[in-house]
Amino acid sequence: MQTYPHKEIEAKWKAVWRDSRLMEVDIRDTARKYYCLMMYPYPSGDLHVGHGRNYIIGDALARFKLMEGCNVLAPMGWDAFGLPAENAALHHNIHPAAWTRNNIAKMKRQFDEWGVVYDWSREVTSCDPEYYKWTQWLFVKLFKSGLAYHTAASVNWFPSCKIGGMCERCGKAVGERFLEQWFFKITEFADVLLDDLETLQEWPERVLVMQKNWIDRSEGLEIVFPVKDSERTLTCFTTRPDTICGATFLVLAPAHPQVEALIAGTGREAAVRSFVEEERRLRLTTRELVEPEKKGVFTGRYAVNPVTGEEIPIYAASYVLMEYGTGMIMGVPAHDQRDFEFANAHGLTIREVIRPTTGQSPFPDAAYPGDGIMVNSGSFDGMRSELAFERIADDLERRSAGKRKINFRLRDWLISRQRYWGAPIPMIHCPTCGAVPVPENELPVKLPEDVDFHPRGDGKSPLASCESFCKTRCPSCSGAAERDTDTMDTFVDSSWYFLRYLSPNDDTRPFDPSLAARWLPVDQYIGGVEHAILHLLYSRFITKFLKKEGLIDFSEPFARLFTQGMICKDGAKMSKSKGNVVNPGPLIETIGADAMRLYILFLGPPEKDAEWKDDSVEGCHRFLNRLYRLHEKHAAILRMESSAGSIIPDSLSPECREVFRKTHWTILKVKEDIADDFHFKTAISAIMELNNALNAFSEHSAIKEGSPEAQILRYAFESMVHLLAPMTPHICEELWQQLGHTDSVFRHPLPEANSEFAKAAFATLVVQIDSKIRAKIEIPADSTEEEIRQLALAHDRIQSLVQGKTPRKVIVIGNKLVNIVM
RNA sequence: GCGAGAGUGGCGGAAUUGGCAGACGCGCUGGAUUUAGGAUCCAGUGAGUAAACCUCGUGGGGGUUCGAGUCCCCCCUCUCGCACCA
Repeated sequence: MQTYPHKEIEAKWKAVWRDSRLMEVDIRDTARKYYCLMMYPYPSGDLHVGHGRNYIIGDALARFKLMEGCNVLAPMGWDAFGLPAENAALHHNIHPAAWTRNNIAKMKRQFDEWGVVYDWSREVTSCDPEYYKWTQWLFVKLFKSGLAYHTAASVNWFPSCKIGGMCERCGKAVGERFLEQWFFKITEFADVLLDDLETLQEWPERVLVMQKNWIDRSEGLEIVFPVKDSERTLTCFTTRPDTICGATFLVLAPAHPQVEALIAGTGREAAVRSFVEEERRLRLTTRELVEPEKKGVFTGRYAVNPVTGEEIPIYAASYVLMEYGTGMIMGVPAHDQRDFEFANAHGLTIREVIRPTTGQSPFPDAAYPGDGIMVNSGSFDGMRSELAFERIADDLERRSAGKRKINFRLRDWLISRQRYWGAPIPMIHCPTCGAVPVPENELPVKLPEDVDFHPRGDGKSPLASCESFCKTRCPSCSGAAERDTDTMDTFVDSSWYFLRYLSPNDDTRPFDPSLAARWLPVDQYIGGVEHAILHLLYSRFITKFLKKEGLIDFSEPFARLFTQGMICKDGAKMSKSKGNVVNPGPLIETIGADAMRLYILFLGPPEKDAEWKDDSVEGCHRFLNRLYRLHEKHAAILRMESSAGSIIPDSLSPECREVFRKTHWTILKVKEDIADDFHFKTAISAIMELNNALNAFSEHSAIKEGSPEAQILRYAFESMVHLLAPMTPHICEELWQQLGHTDSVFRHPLPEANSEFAKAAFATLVVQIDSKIRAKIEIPADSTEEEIRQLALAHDRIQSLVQGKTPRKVIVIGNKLVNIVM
């Protein structure tokens, strides 16, 4: 079959773009700046078409913005630290650095094959010491601001793989260890991280919701319960102090440190301990599945309800989490479904204290969690529960038995990893001075190359085996000291990389504040929804921290966020393990990168998941062939005619006029579809329509050199090539050149359209009787409402249907529709 | 369970503020050209009917309206996220 020579064309233009540095930005020039950022990828080495979607959308957008006359910053880099490199080292006996380097080279080649261009002069690689020097600098900054601290924390232990932390392979932990680990105090910013979500108008709603739920603020009270026959007190967090008179028991998390002291001398020790031990084991092996039944055990102790004075039993139960609030709760079975189930399972008192003001309470069949009127609550009876909340809170605070408190679900960010392939935590542990940061001028703390990566068997990082790394001097007292052997979570690397692109080679500071002030926030951030929570939250946190330090002047890093859907095949997410990946290499070989790009953009709305169909790819290839052939057929004429300027619309024949109109309409449509929400599919559809129209036009009209037909054809074809260029850059750049241009199509401002010219001279008027279509009439587009009414009523078929009766109503909608109501 | 999004031909998907449902592409059917076609071009393609200018038709049921894929209420299904957060 005759297909256009995609191989030669694509190779030719890749080279031209490389040599002309198409995407290299003049960073000093911030007039009409557009920072177009793709989430930098983990260099896994091999990208399938599912990954490609992300980069192709970004590339098409960057090229489009370039043609809009923007100064586009489109950089790319590598999230190059992380587990797979280390696993590769273990299994294939290759150094993580070499493995990563190879993969980066492979992926750069793939980007090039796809025609995806970046400003490679700004490439950043997170495993590069020149980069992680500043990740470490960030750590030290946080430490000095009191926002990095270390404490003993539990690490899941995977005996089968002999590692601590996270294990991708076996997935099951069967032990836990306590290690000193570093945390960032992200909770200090919980309020502002939550509140500022409101300012992110251009983020997808679902991402905002996910972040909101993740931070999850709740206002309530910490209430102190004295323990009977003891000096001890227990503190519970509740958002419903108004229900306290219905609090008929307390529950501690099984792992709560106070459990042991409580059970001493009760005779319940053995029973409680075995329950606690059993729960601990379950938690490590089964991944926190919610159990339907509410298991728990009585501790043998009672507490005193500070409002009712009642003695209430204290339990330990698995449905209470150690990690949230104070690790214990007051059980109010009538108004909390979980407490309700627990009380029923253990025969505990259930007392209703709130009744809804309207409707039926589900109580006593289920808990009633809403607001209402207080009952069985002594002096609070008859009060609205919202008011009782305040009264009871005031009362308990006055008696020092309670304190108003705001709790967040968000926890501090544990950044220590007992792994080799990451940025070393730049801290030194000195027996006399404690934890001391590595002085700034000694950064980076380089990752030693010659290390045995095999798990040590004690949960510590392989770096702990490297004596030359561990042994050092204390920067403060010069005594013998040891380096921290853990490395940082890779989310730390990626929490600030968007700043580094501005001055990637600056060895005096992490970023240039004056450039940051001008280029940030990022205008458009594009990436997978899988990073909707952590990466975006951490980046927002670090941005807020840097602002607090006075290093930047904006508080949100990403003004506009776009999360693309994934590509599925055979109904499942494309992945190597499922064996349903489409390899772009052979596809590009047979149909070319442009056809592949076109298809990926033609799949559907980019924010939604899409199904890959091999058959449909061919359709896009066919379209490009038709486009190319149309040019071939009229190459000489297309090249000779000058474009737009001299066309006088009013003098055109109806056929020419229609092509002229359609061209203007297409220009408007494509610009709008891409700019608004990246709806490339509908933009491409419009271009296909124009191409179909041009085929018909050039078929039916004699196109003579110098004729208005030739002029119109040239104008329409050139516009079409121009509009299509961001999607299929190689072929369009080629056709652009063949049209006689000497500059790159991407350096050429998009054609302007006139919305007046885009309007048709005639419109099809739909005439309905009682909302049923009964006729269609061609009318002049500028007919007045009265003219339209008359034309509709005068139509033969309408007249015969109306039969001389007077319509009750005649509704005229522009020049589109008339509805005659009988 | 809670939260978010979606449900339109054989398929992917279009459809401004409520105003011709099915753009564009795939697939399919017929024709042209061809030694041949898995190439190309032309025509057709939601369903019903011999056929139509007829009737029905956007997950189901109600409602508002001259008019509903679109707005309101109820229900069903699917996808995603969170999942004992006190």
